[in-house]
Amino acid sequence: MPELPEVETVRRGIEPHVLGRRIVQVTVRDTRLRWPVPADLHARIGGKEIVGTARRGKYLLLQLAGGDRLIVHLGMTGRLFVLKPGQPVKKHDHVDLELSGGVLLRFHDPRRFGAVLPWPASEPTHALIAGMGPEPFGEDFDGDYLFELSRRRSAPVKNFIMDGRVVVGAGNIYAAESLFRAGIRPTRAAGKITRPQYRLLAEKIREVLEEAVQQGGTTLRDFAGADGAPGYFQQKLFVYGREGEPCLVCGATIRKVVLGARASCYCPHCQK
DNA sequence: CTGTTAACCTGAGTGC
DNA sequence: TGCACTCAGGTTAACA
Repeated sequence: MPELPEVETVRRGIEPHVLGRRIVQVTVRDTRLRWPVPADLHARIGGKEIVGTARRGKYLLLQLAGGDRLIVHLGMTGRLFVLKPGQPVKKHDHVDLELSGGVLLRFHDPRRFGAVLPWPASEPTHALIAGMGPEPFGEDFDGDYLFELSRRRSAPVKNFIMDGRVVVGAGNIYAAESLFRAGIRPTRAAGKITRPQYRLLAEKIREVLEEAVQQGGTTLRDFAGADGAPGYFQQKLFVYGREGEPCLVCGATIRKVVLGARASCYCPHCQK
């Protein structure tokens, strides 16, 4: 489900409800997520206060008093709900964090590609976070960085920018949309893209992600913020999911190719 | 090292 | 109504 803008929307949605609250009770109903949820999760984070929230790529971090953190990844279908305690448990409600002040933070994930993992204060880094590429909004991400890193790479540029070791946060939707805005075909070899093109692409990646955050993300099937409100960025999609439809800019028919086992739509006229 | 593929899982949609 | 099949916003392990 969620790429960077959706995760950021969730983070902003839950923050006011969790900040300063203590974790009173942790309930794990199903440990079988992307990685097993530790059965002793309550013993490890119970009683601690949530002092902050953060995001690294598509990982959501709950920062706890004493320096511990809880890593939450939404995978493809994960959601976080802010509820009142005692809400009926539905199918796929895998983890509950009952907080002080009458707040229930509930993790729900039908496909179970998501993750809920403690990150102890004693560990300076975490295997899932280490090795990640720069944040697209950070100073160490720009077109020159993409250009240098991509030399001699034959893989399609779309795969290149979706690689979390290159830059975090661009998934299938926003990779396709930023390539459209930059006028670059997703199939082009990453190593053949020029420096000026990468400068434009880096700009468009930031632009697309920023607009999507402002719109509250993209709601295609089941994404919603913690308050249940949908995102509105889908109204600004130029190519994603529009195979066979006319390009909104030139009218040419949008095409689809499969790259890295992911559907990739582009305009054959606007993107070269 | 780079690149490609299969795999993890459930549910929604489509076509017969 | 049911069945078989395809596809879906992510990530990584295994392999060439």
